[in-house]
Amino acid sequence: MPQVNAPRLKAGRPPTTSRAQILAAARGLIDRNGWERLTIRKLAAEIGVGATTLYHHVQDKEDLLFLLINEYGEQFSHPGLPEEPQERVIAAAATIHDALAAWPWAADVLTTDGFIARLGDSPLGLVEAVVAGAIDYGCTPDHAVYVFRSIWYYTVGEILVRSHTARRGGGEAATPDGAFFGNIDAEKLPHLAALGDRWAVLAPRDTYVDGLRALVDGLLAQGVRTKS
Amino acid sequence: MPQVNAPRLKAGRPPTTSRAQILAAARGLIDRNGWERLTIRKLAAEIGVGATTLYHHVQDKEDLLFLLINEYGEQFSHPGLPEEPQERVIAAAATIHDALAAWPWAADVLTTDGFIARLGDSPLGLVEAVVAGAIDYGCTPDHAVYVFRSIWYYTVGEILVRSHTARRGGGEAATPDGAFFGNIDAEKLPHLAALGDRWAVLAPRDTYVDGLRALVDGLLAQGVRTKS
DNA sequence: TCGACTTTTCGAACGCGTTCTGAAATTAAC
DNA sequence: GTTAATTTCAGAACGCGTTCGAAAAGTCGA
Repeated sequence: MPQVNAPRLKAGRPPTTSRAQILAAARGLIDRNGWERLTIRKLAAEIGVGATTLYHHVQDKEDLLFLLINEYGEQFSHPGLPEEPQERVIAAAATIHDALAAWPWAADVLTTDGFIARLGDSPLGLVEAVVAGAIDYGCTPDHAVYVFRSIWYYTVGEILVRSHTARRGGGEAATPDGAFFGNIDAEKLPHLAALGDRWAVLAPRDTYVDGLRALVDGLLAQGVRTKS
Repeated sequence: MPQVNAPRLKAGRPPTTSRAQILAAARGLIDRNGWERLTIRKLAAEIGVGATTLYHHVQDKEDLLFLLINEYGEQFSHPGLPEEPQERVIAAAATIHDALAAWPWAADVLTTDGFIARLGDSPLGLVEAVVAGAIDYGCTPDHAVYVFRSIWYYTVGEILVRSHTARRGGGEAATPDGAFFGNIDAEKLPHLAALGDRWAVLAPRDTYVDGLRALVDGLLAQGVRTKS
């Protein structure tokens, strides 16, 4: 049901496919087979059209995944964020993180050009919360944008690294000879050598919020110092 | 010249191709045509072997790019890092960042599983510097690993986002109607609306080191607080 | 009613990374 | 000297995202 209200005032062959239909079918395929197995060809076959037809309703596969994320982002309502500015920034950022981390296919789209600018109003509400929190704390608007960008870098990096690491089964060593680092020189790298396989134990821990707190602490402190 | 010293004590058809030769040819092709145009097939053609032959010397294309990065990483000598622990952490992280940012193809490999663990001794020296700086500052080894991981997330995120954004020409608007954000609701997003196109001016600024300082400040402060 | 014009659809094809299968070329064993 | 084992090489083929060009199916003005 694309535009039922519009009394069809445009010429051209009437479409048999709509963007909404494509997104719905994509959602279904992802739920059923997992997002790794979602291909343009299979999606088109699911709908019953030629593969190349999809390119009239969607720019490319990256665009398709972005639209899916945006759609999900419009759905969830923002939970009650804390009043205190610093805690509001942290809570909003953590919400963004958790949402993106829950959609594994986000990793392929997160770094696309203009990702933030293309978001819909509802997901932008969390961006607004971060910026507003920084300003309420005493930062200039310019600094607030910088605060958000820094948080965004940290968040994107965490999600991307973790999503690519999670593929492996469990905690087996990275190198076949049992050592986590491959026979490193203990003379030149004493601390890493001393850590040894402890790195492998620490690496999978979820420290996102802890690091986020540290980052926000430092960023907001910079903001009031260099206020002007 | 793979292993000239070894007196060939193994059976099998003698190789006509070596990993070193592949890497050298890849370097040449990248320097000549740019890394975006490097394909397995063209690389094999350049060497004069079948495309599938490369897969006996390299796991896959990602592995090839990683080996290239590692090779470059072995070359550069670490500059004299500051004595003061906190400044040493920042300088080492900034060195990692600048090196990776200088190799555009790094973006495709940065998040591969076990990236850090597979690095050679020379690039690991910078990881060691970060960890050592944190420990010298007063952190536990465990906390030092957490410090590095947080810095790594932030660094990877910055590089990935920027490398995907830099593609576009200059500062033109993200949406065709001139506005950076596409017709946002000024009622629900007052701060973003007030910022308007100023976001587009601020976004391309290089604030990596500033954000890094904020992050390291917060991380190290956490370390001495929760020491034990 | 008949051509322009416009929009959608789709088959063919390209180059890509990668896997499969078997042939080629060597050493080791009998 | 023949045969087996082992390692490397490469052609064929697969599925992928995507582009190109032409055919299909409508509206609109004459």
